[in-house]
Amino acid sequence: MNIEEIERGTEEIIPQAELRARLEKAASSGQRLRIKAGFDPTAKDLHLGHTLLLNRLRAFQEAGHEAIFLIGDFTGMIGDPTGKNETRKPLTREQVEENALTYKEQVFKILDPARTTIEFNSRWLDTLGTEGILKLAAQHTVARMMERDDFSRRFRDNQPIAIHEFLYPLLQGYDSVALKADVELGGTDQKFNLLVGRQLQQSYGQRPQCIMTVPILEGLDGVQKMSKSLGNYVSLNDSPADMLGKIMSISDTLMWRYYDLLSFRPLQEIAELRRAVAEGANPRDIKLTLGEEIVARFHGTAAGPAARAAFIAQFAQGQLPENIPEVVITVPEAGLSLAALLKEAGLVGSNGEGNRMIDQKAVRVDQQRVEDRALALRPGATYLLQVGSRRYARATINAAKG
RNA sequence: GGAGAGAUACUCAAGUGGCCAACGAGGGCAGACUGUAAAUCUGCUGACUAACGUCUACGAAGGUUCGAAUCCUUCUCUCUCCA
Repeated sequence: MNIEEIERGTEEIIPQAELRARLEKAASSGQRLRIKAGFDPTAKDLHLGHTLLLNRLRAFQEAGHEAIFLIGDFTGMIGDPTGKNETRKPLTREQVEENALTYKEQVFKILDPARTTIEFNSRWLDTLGTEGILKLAAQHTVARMMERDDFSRRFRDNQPIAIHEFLYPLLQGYDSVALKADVELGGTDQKFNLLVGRQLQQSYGQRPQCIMTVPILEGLDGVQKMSKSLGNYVSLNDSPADMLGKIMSISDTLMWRYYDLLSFRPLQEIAELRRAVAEGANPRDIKLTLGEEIVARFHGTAAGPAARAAFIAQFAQGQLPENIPEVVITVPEAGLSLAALLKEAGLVGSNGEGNRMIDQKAVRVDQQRVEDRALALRPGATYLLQVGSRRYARATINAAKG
C-alpha cells in the first residue's frame, strides 16, 4: 500500500495519524475501509472539479478499499448552503433523480465499478421521521452551527438563513452514521460538514470517521471555483475538442495548478516540465500535453493525441475545424439580412447581436471578413459562416418556393 | 404581535416624475496584440428595424398623470430593532 498515493493532492487530513494507522491496520488484516464521498445531484453533469474527489476515491480503491459513492438525492432537495451567499433553490424529486442517473454514467470513467457501492441517502432519510430529526437536531447547537463561516457571514450581512439549512450538515453527518463510514472525502468547503459527521458518529456510538479534504479546483477564469453555474467549467461530457480547447484557454499560472491537481503524472515529472518552461520551452506545448492527458482519460487513449493534432491544425496552422455543424436555411422571398442568417444558423442570439458582430469585424463568410451589414448571400449555395474564432456553421441557403 | 428599512438588467450598484433601455464597476462577447494564452488597449453588451422609430423591462397587481423605475393603494418576499 502506498500512503503517498492516497494522500496526494489533499488539502487536509483529520486526524492524519489516525488515518495512517487505520490504513496500515487494514492492510495487515485485509479489512476494507468504507470510504464515503457524497455528491449533491444539483448539476446534470460532473466537471473536472468533481474529479479531484473521484481521483482520491480511486486511490483508495487501488489500495483495496471500498468506495461509497453517495448520491444525496434527499439532501439535494434541500440544497447545501455551503459557500453560497443565499439560500439555494430546492430541487424537485424528479430533477434529483434525473441528475442522479447521469452521475452514475459518469463516475465510472474514473472509479472501479467492482469496488464501488452507489447509495442514495433517501434510503434512510426518507424514513427518519420527525422524531429522528428532532433527536438528530438535539445533537448540535445553534452557536456551533454559526461557527460555520458562510452562516456567520450571511448572518452578519443580514442575508436570510432558513432553518432547514441548519439541518443540511446534520443530515449529511447522519449519512456517515447510516453508512458507518471510516473515511469521508470532501472539498475544503465541506470541512465543517465532515466534522459534524465525526461528531454525530460519536453521539451515535460509532468510531468517528477520518476526514480528508481536497482543494477546490479553480475554474477556467483562475479566480472563482469551477462550477457549472459560473460557466467556467470543463464538463466530463465535453467533446474532446472542447475539453482541450478549454484547457488551452487557461492562463499559464493556472496550468501549473491544474497539473498539480489533475494530472496523474508523478510529481517529479511535473517538476521537470516546470524546469523545461523556465529554460525556454513554450508553455503552450506543455499545456497541450496536459490537455491531451485529460482528454485521453475521459475519451479513451486514442482521443488525446487526436485532439491535440486537431487543435494544432485549427489554431496553430489556421485550418478549419472538423465537424462544422451543417444547417439548411430557407430564405423567404423578401430575403434575409446577413445578421438574420447568422441567427438562423445558430451563431448569434439575435439580429441585433449579428449586426454588432459584423460591426466588430467578427464575421467571416467563406473565410473572408465581412464588414458590410447589407451583404447578400445568394440562395442555392453553401457558405461557411464564422463568428469570432470559435463559432462555425456551414449553411446551405435555399430560396423559398412560392 | 409592534416599529422601521429594503426589492433595479448575469452580479454588485446609481437613479426619487420627462434628458432612462436605465450612471458606474465586475462578468460576458468581439477586435488589436498573441500561444484560441494570460496581461494590456479598444468597442459592444434587451428585442424588432437599413434607419426614424416601436415594443418589452426597474419584486407583483392596480391607480394618479400628457408622461412613472421614480408618486399613491394593495399584495409578495427579505432585513433590522422591540416583544
